[in-house]
Amino acid sequence: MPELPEVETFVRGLRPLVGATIRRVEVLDPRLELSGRAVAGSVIEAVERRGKYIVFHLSGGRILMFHLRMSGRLARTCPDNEMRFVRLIVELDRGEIYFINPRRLGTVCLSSDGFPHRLGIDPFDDEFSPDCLTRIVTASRMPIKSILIDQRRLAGLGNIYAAEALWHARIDPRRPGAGLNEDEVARLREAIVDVLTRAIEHMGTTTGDTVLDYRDTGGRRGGFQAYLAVYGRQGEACPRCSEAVERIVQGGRSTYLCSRCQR
DNA sequence: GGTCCGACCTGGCAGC
DNA sequence: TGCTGCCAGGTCGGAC
Repeated sequence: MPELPEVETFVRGLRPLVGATIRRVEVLDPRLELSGRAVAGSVIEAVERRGKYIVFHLSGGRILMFHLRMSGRLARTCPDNEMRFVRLIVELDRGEIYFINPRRLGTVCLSSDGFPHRLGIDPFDDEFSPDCLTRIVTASRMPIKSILIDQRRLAGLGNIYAAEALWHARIDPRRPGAGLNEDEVARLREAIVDVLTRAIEHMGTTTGDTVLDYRDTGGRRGGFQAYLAVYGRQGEACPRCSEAVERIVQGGRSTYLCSRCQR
């Protein structure tokens, strides 16, 4: 499930392609709203991450944006058993980029008018201070976990890292954001940055071993799953207090927590 | 305006 | 072995 660390890992794997020319784009899924001819001949001038978007800056001032959603990924090579999930191939003057999108939830779009989505602050932005997070979380009575994964408020967090950050900050994901005090918000900010930083260092989280699970642009698994405290560990002992990790459902999504040490 | 919830999508997997 | 139904979750749009 690509969240900020996985998307950042993709971007780092794609940066060597800066300067490459797009020779041809083969759109294999008609549901993707992209004309291959519109980008052929463009030069990749930069690759960056915006929240969970992978953004290619092309010559002519245009940007090509991918959102991987749940199971999408960009790869420099594609194994034979995954070719049936390739929805788009970008042929460059040095190599290819495969858009592997098994559930067809991932999207791609081209813009001539800059980045078109309204995103909240990035946790690695210099302005992401304790005060900044306080303004975000105390403005809503929604459960704090729902606030953290709302991309209009905070860009980049998803189900895995929101659960992990809340565990590290010892905060119950069901509490209303507006009910958090100054110390708790400061702890939460520190936990968010720390969890994301470590996950990037480990090239993201790969929870399973199927075509749906995350791999980087070279097909390698992430390594942060070994450091998850609660996500996907229902029934296992909390690493801090040994209480069994619980799974609850919030907004139709699984949330994992330790009810004893998250208050 | 804020909040909640269903739909989208489809491979994997458990249960029968 | 094959079928059925549930689960996964980021985003969007509609309802309240």
